[in-house]
Amino acid sequence: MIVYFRSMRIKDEAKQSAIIDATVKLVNEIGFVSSSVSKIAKEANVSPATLYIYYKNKEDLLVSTYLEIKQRLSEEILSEFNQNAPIRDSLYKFWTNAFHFISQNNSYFQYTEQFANSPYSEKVNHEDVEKSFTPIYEVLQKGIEQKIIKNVSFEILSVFMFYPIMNLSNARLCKNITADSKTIEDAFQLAWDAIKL
Amino acid sequence: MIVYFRSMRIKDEAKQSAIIDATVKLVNEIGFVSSSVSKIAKEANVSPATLYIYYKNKEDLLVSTYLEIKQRLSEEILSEFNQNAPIRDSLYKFWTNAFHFISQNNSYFQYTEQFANSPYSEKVNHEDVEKSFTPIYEVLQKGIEQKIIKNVSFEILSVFMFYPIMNLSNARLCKNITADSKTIEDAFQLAWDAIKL
Amino acid sequence: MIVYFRSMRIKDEAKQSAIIDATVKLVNEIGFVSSSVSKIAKEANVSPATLYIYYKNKEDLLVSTYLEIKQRLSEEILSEFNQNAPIRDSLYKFWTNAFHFISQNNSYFQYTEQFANSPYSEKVNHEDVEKSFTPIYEVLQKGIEQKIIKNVSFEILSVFMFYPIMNLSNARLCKNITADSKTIEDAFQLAWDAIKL
Amino acid sequence: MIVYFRSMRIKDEAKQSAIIDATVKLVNEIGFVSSSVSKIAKEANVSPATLYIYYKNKEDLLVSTYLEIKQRLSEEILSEFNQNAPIRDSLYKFWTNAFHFISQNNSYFQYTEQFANSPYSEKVNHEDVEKSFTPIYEVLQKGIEQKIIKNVSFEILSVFMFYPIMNLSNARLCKNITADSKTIEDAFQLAWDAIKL
DNA sequence: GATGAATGAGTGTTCATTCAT
DNA sequence: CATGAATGAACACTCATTCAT
Repeated sequence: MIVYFRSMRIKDEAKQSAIIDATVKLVNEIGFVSSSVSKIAKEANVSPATLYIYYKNKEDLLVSTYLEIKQRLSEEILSEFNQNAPIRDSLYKFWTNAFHFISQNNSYFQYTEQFANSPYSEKVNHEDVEKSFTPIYEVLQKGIEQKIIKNVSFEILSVFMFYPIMNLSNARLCKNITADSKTIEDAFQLAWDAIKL
Repeated sequence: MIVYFRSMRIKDEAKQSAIIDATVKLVNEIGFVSSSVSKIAKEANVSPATLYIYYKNKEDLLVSTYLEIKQRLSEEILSEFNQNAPIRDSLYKFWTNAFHFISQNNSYFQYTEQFANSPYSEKVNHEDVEKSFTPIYEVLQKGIEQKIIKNVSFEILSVFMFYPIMNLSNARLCKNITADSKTIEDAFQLAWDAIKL
Repeated sequence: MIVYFRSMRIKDEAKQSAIIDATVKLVNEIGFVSSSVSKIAKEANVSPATLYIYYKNKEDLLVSTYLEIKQRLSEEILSEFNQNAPIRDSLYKFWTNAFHFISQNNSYFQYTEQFANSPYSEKVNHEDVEKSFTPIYEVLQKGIEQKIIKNVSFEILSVFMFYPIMNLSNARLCKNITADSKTIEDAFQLAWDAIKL
Repeated sequence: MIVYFRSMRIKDEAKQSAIIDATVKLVNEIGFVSSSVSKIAKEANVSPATLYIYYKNKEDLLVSTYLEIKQRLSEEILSEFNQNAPIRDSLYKFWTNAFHFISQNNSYFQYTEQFANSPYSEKVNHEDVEKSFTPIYEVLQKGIEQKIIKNVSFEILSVFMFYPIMNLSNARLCKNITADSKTIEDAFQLAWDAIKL
């Protein structure tokens, strides 16, 4: 009797991760428009053909990369989240988490910004993505119920709570701002004043 | 002998304007990545070669288009601006002007968003662009001096004053929001609460 | 007033013809499977991109080439056709015309054979192609009416009248046959015996 | 220790046969040009690498498949062949056998037609292939000797005897013909008239 | 024997740009 | 000024084949 013990080559996770890193790096350096499959492959030190083993096509690569980053972002933002902390403290934690992730992973973040403004964005099920961020919405909801936060739509709240931080921590858009603790404090105070009752 | 009638200048301008409109339309429909020179030329009903009479190259076309839109945006935002109105009223006027321009020219606005997040953005002298918006900064400055507005950097103030509005009125990013007067009022209230002392 | 006297470059018929010749030559030498667009372009001394000025895509090129050859074949077969000649003489004329065209343009003919056996064949409106050969069908019809030719379907008649000649004159399929007058005579006698009453 | 049961040989043959079937099916459906090794492997439910265990390379696969089909065709044509039957009856038997094989195995037959018109054809030792059909040539030879069949070259005879049947029973080439017994009879009569003295 | 991973070289096609008119 | 023709280089993607297991 012949038994085959995983007798074939196995997909290399390091390779897949190298491809994603290369994608992000290139998009950050030369932009979405110029980031071709062959350039990405070269940056990742693989053959263009190899890329198609891991991803169905370019769109799949770009969308998967986007989802991967969004996933990491949500994990970072929600890390050390304490359900019982006061609402302002929870939001402040989200805020600083976001700020640090974006500052330290600016290329990742800029990738998502370029992606969100491209037509590829329509290929993403945004509801699924939003689900990763539900704890944030729950905090906001609790704040509304406790009459601490203004009773307006989530879109409006989150646009004031998180889009400013994205802007401020995006190196491409905000060149004169340094991520010092004073800036973070100041900016969060504005965000809080915006949404609090 | 060739005689140039005045009408010919008009015809030329019409052509140039057709090229810009085609650029915006295409970028809005198929995205920055897929918008090639020949497609733009076809959309504008001119030869690809003609395009190179009006613009040095593709980059020049894209940058010029960006600047043109930014110019129109600043004109719209600043229209009916009354230097002597109370600060809150001035900012509210800017706010609603911006909201209406973006809502009604979404394709133009989305062009600028794609552009700003692309490396082409680095070819623009952003200081020059900002100059068109100086009246806004002057109002903010006056507000700071009159202790009406928080004394934080302009970047922080404007990121709360205008970035939210851009998001809320951008159809691609904000699909569940309708541009009704209630939404505008609500959102402006948040913006104002954010920056006011 | 400005008048433009055909002020643009004009499509080069020599170039188009070079492309068709290159297509036929390559298909004949290395086969349908291996005849890539870039090889055809190189053979025709043009850029691959140029090919797409004259043809929508590869399929269009291959189909057009097929139709072009079929057109020439029909013209050759029908040349010097005398409506009033006896039926056998007319068919003999068609026969020898076909034999000579195929013998002298073997690469052209082999192209059509490869094409007809490929899936590209389904892109052709074969009824239109057949129309070029209607005089042949009319002769056969007249022969049937005059009780000279067997009253069977045209498909059967033409398959005996013309497919054998194609085979005999196709160098790839028939290597031991020489196109001497004896062979032509012999073969035509068989064809005639097949269809005559 | 590896022990080879007899059943394993059978399994292998099944695999080899699956590969050939997949090759024929694909070539028939999408054509020679588009039939890649990996598509064939997928269709046969094996790895592309497996294919290279059974065949040296793609050419070997295609040629072997051709020879296999030719072998089956010759067996079918010669089945129930009675050496002592009258010459016309023998040929009629060949004829109907061929007709039925081609009709019922159209994909197999069309494979050979595409193959014969491709440059791969040159890799085949056609004399060897012809040997499978020697009984046919012997019958024709006997007919010539008995002054029943015209004394012309075998090429000419067989081109009238078999090429028409191939065309009539090839679905791709002959769409308006149905394989009814009347058609077979009619067509055979023409073939016979062609070659008989 | 059998596999899926891996790849350099190729595919058909479009690109931004320039040319001749 | 304006054009369609023309192109080398690049595009996204697939190829036939080999590799390590």
